[in-house]
Amino acid sequence: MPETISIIIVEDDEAVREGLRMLINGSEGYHCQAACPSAEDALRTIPEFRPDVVLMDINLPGMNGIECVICIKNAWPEIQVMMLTVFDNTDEIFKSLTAGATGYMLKKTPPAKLLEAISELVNGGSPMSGEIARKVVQTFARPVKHPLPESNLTAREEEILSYLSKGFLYKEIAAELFISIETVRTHIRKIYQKLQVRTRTEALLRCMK
Amino acid sequence: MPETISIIIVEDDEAVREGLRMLINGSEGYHCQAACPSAEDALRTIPEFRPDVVLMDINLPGMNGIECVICIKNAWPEIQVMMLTVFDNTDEIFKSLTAGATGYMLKKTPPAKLLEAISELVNGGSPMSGEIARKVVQTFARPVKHPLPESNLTAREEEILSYLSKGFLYKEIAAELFISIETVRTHIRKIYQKLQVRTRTEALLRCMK
DNA sequence: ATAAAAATCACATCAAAGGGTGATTGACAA
DNA sequence: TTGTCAATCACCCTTTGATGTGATTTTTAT
Repeated sequence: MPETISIIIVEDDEAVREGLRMLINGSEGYHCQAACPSAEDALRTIPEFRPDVVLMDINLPGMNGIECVICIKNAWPEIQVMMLTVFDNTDEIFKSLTAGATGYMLKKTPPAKLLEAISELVNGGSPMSGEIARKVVQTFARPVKHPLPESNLTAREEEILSYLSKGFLYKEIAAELFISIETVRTHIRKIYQKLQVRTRTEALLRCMK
Repeated sequence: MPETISIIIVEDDEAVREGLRMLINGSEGYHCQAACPSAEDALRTIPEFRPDVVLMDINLPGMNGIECVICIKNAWPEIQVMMLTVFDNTDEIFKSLTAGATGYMLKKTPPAKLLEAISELVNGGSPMSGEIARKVVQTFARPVKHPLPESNLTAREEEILSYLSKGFLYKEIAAELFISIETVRTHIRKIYQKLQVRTRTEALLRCMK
């Protein structure tokens, strides 16, 4: 968390690019290190500056913004990339997130909100324009739910089993659930008893039947 | 989009519940129709008021908040539910979103931000606290290491992996293949390297696509 | 033929998993 | 009221798993 956030802009439209640069450099705590008109240019420029944040347009001449994000996150996973684009095209949203972008704002966002979003990004958040966030969230929504399959495990045990089967370490489960590792072990012992298994892998295979 | 947003609170802690009610009723454009201490109470109260928004705690006596969301969205899909809870437990987040919640804020959120989130919710957004949004977004991120799809395991490594994924202990694999346990270790070390994993369970999950 | 890759084994070390026993608390039901 | 059960935590201890750093032998490909 630097006191001044260093930023690189990737945007082919000169007016937008310079507008953003002026906004950023005119704001306390934000510094635009470079403003690139193409993805290729950005990939040459980034190693020189190592910015905290990259603002990325999608429609670019040559390599597009999403491919550029893949390159950036491959080489410098610590850099936070925020997509900044005109449309809320569903496909582009998910391709961007898959590529490793952690923010997605529309260009119509007011300047103050944009700066706030950048700040949120470096503070571990994932700023998204409202309609974007809604689309992302709705990919999880299931129209109806089927009642849980018959099992003698308690709700807590089921919960812990689900972490177990995702490969979490005991201490990771403990941290996630805010309980002691001893409690995790106790639960797992009971789960193993009930499932008649002796190891994590057997339990996993059992619940995949 | 009503000019005044009508809201029902579901929260068992009286202090928090009344605090929220006062915040909402003290703010222009927001109206708290009811504040329920339990999910059951909420399900009785909602048909009477038909609120725009429900603020839902998760840890409730009796039916929990997530189950309550399922009931609500089943009966009144147009109602927007925002989870309001203390912890950013990953499992609860995704269960809530799957259940149909479209917002997820932590209780530590400052009052002004909370009102803004409610407003965003009825305007088609999905407000989430920063760390929540990041977790949601990161479920899409693929570790962009392409050299994974084709794992060049040798025949022997494949063989050992198959025992591994059936839950065999190292010494059982060794006995089965008439080799030393040290050799088993060595193979597994190479398998893990190639699959880019660190544990048996991760390897198993990786094999299962 | 010889260099590279695969398969084998050893030792050391640390982290993680699993088993046993026991104890406390709160919820709920007989 | 009492007893059961779920959930929590604390010790003890042993086994298993994972990693590092070697080495030797066999196969395989150039």
